[in-house]
Amino acid sequence: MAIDKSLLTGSTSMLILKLLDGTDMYGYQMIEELRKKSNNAFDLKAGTLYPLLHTLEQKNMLTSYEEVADNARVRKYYSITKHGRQQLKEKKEEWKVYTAAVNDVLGGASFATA
Amino acid sequence: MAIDKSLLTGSTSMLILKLLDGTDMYGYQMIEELRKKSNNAFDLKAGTLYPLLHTLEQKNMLTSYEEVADNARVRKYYSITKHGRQQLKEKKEEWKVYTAAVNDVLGGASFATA
DNA sequence: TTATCATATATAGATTATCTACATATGGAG
DNA sequence: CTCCATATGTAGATAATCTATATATGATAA
Repeated sequence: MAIDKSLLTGSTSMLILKLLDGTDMYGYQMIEELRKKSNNAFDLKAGTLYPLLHTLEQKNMLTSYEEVADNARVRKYYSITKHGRQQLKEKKEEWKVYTAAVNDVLGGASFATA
Repeated sequence: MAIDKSLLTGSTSMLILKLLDGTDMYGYQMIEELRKKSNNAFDLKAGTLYPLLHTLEQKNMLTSYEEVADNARVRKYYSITKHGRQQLKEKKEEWKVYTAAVNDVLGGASFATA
C-alpha cells in the first residue's frame, strides 16, 4: 500500500530488534517477516537493512554467525544481545510516548498496549 | 522528557497542519502550542519550523499574512488552504496505517481514534 | 539607562536515516 | 542455459531534522 516513507524514520531499528527478540534471523528473512507482520505496510529495502544490521552489531546490540542452510546456501544469522534487549525496551517506551503525543495533538486518544 | 528525535521525522508537517486546522497561528505560537498539547514531549526548534512553513506555503498548503499585535510587534500568521486540509486528511490516514503496522510488529494492538 | 530575557523570524551548515542503484554470487525452474 | 528468487553488500543521493548564528523589538530588572 506504500505508506509515506518519511514516517518510518527512526523506528526501523526498533522493529529489527523486536523481530530478533523472538528468534535469531538472517537479513533477507527479516525483510519478509516485517512485510508479513505489518500486512504489507512495510517493505524494507536491502540497501537500508544490511548497513543498519552492521551498525547495530557495532553498537553491541546484535551478534552474528554464519550457518549453512539445507540448500547449502550460507546465511548470516543475527542474535539480539542483552544490551539490545535493553535498547528495545527503551525504544518501545519512547514509541509509546511519541505516538501518545502525536495523538494528543491530533485530538484522538492513544491506547497502544505494546 | 526529551524523546528520541529521530522518531519525529515526517510527522511535523502533519502536526503543523493540524494546529492550523483549528485557527490561524504564527510560528512562535505553534512551537508553544505544540509543546503544550503534547505535554512537553515536543519541543520543535525555530530552525526546523520556519523553513518548513516556507516549504508548506510554496506547496500551497498554507498562505501567510502579517498582522500587528497589541504591542506593536509584527507577526506573520499562517492560514491552512483547502489543499492543505486535504493533505492533512491524507497524512492522518497514513499515520494510522503506519502506527497500526508498527504496533502489529511490536505485538500490541492499535486503537488510535484520531 | 542599560543589560538581559522572552518574543519573533530567518538562514547556513551538519547530521542522520532513509532511498535508489549497483555489484556479486548461488539455487531452482523453465 | 537462462532467468528469477534468494542472499548480502557498498556508494551516492535525498530528505528531514538539528545546532549555530543572525537580526530585531518589547518588557523587566539592576
